[in-house]
Amino acid sequence: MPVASLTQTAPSDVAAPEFSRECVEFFSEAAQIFGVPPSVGQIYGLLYASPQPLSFTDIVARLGISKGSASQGLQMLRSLGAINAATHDDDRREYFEPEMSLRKLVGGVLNGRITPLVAAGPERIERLRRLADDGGAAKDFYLDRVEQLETWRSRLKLALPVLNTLLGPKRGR
Amino acid sequence: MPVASLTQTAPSDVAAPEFSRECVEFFSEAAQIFGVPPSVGQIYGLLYASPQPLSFTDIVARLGISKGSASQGLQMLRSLGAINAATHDDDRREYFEPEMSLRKLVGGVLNGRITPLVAAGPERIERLRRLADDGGAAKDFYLDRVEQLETWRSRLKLALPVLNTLLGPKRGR
DNA sequence: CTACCAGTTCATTTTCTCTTGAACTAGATT
DNA sequence: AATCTAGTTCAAGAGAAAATGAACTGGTAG
Repeated sequence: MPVASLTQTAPSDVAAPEFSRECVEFFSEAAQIFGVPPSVGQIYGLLYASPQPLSFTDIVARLGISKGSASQGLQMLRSLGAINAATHDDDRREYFEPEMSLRKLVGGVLNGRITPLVAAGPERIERLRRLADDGGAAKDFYLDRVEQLETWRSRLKLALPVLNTLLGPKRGR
Repeated sequence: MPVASLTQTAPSDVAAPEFSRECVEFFSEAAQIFGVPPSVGQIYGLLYASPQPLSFTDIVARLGISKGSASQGLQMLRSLGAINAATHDDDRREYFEPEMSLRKLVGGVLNGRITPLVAAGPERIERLRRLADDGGAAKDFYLDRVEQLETWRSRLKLALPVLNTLLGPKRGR
């Protein structure tokens, strides 16, 4: 009979819907900046603004998005390490909370974007080097350019872990 | 009379077209990863692979893209600080070279993306804090979340300049 | 003055990404 | 067995971003 399973908010809690909408909006935009679909940002924003963990169903109901979007959005958030799921025993649905570590959040996105670039590099750069090698008159020029790519790659590779600790709690001085 | 103004390549230079196509392809993909349109990456890639600076007309001809794309693409590259233009006197067209400093390249993109987020934050966070303040029962929770946003913001703000020097030549140890 | 060349602007079209909704799986509940 | 609830999958639709192409500006050469 518990028809409305949407988490009950205390009656005095007048600001909650406003606060929530504001967060949803904010993270929706922030997500886009990081190249993540807005609906994914919305979900994170909703979780961020919620004192209680929310279930799949809650999310669909509160954001008014389709089950499909919610499902895919949650998958992406999982794969980015941006949410934590816990399953209340005696209840079969999962409840989600936002990951609060900036390092994990940004790290998740960077891993999904920069890492492939840095990782896929070597074979590609090798290929370029081979092409440069029979570059005729401008051979030196081409080899320089390939060198430059190598340099960039290694600098990015170096920068990532530093960024990582830099975004971590406290220790970065 | 000079009908074919496309920069002449030495006859022995057999690998050049291959090398060029490879670079165009590579930077096209890299651009997408950074949220920049592929055509813009292509232009940069073409310049990157060219021993001589290229003109607007060269770019259109070699990439086979429309004048519109080329014009807009060059504007974006300019605004990102990703190219340098020089105007050979006695010739009214501009010739473009790729910017080779990783710091400037990445910096340009980051400034266009992260900076707005960090900059637009304060007003927004203030608004959220006000909402949190009349948050009823969960007021403490909401204020915590707002605090967290502040913390994130300041850490990002701190990280940007560090990243900047980190991508610069040598000095980053 | 006319024609041309280099480049810009912007409305239209194309392309791609995101979202939706319907069909489906699987574990409870009656 | 039949129905419900929770969630997934994926083809198709809607929307946003990018590319095109035609009309335009302004400078130069004949």
